[in-house]
Amino acid sequence: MNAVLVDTKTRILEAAEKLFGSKGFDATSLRDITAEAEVNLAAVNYHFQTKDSLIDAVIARRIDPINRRRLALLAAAGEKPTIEQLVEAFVAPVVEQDAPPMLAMMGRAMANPDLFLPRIFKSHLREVADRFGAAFERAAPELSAAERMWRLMFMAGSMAHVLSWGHIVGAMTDGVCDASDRKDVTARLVRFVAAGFRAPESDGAVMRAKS
Amino acid sequence: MNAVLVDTKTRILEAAEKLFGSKGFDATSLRDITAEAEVNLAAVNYHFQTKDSLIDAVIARRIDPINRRRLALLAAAGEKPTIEQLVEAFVAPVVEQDAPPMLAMMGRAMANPDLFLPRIFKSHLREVADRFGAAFERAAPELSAAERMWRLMFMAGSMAHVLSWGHIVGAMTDGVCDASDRKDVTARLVRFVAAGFRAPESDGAVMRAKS
DNA sequence: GTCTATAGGTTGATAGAC
DNA sequence: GTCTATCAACCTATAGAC
Repeated sequence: MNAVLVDTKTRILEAAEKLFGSKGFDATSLRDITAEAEVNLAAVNYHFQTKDSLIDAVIARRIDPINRRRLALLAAAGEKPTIEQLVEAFVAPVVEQDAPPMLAMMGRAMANPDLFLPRIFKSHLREVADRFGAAFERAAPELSAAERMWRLMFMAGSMAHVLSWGHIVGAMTDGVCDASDRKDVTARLVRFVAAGFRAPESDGAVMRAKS
Repeated sequence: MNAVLVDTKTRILEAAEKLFGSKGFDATSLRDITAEAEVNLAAVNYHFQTKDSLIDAVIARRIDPINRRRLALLAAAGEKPTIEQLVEAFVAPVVEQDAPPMLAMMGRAMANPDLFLPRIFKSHLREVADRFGAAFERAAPELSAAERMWRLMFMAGSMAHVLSWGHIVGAMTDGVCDASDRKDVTARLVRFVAAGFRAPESDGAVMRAKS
């Protein structure tokens, strides 16, 4: 007694999100979505015109609040945030989202550069990338720009993999890993990534003094 | 004066690998593949029966040599390998493969658990997972089993993201990151992941003595 | 806003000649 | 082994009644 009360447009968004996450964007047909949402096929085109703009709408609905929360956490961390605070501000708003189907969908989106770069990054992630890029530069000024960029990619990759595999990691590890406690997952991710960021850049070299 | 000399079956495998990497498994039709390979459509079904078993063949062709090399590097690292040696033995055979189209395809495969777990992990990765799992346990015995598993996932995720984004990271970062020097990418990945593995498990706790 | 009906194209797979 | 021709199923998108 819940899904029947929300309007058609939202039902489509929720069904699409769930199926995009579990089957992928290309493998999910509009008919799959309308069947899951118990809605007429033509309603999709009425509300969203095309499948591509439905994909955009499904993603935008989630990523905008996430990015607002990221920037809020970044601001709350003050003038000189630690690397742990920066990683957590970036990761927690995604990993701790209380919408499991959304996690798998975001994982798929991040693994698809041809979708992600033009349709998500350029329109929804510019400000977050700039602000966090600058913050990481202040927090780890001893790193070269290239190394810092690569480490941001590694961070994004660790997070994306958790999103893609979260729903299945429990079964795969016979229960050793449990992704349902999302605060716990965030804490593990933050520990790992922050330590990676603190690694000296050159194998033999000694780290330069930090400010 | 190369592709025309190899046989039809190999031409199909190479075209499929390239397109699976650039467009994804679902978005690539058999007709896309036969056009790229300059081969007749019916040849695909003659040599591979179905699209699904073509996918399996494309993946198996690459992953088996990779896994042999992983196990060889693991053996070459001796009785007490460092964490750096373990990470490199796992990562280098993939990242340093001299077959760019294969990298993007593997990145996509790793981001698709429903394809990867039953059709790749269970049939091609069991031995590698067991051997590396045991080696990491000996190299980082102070970690709980759960934390060690999570960190292996983070490692896999960092690597997968490099595979998916490698072909585009140069353009995205205005040339700051260059994925074409694959030894360099491996070195950065090893530094980052090994440092993450060495992080103490509990934020406040002191690390226990290592053997 | 929601429906039926359907257009117009693409898909994976096969049958059968050569 | 390779080809042409074709099938049945599926797809996205739209037109038009209600």
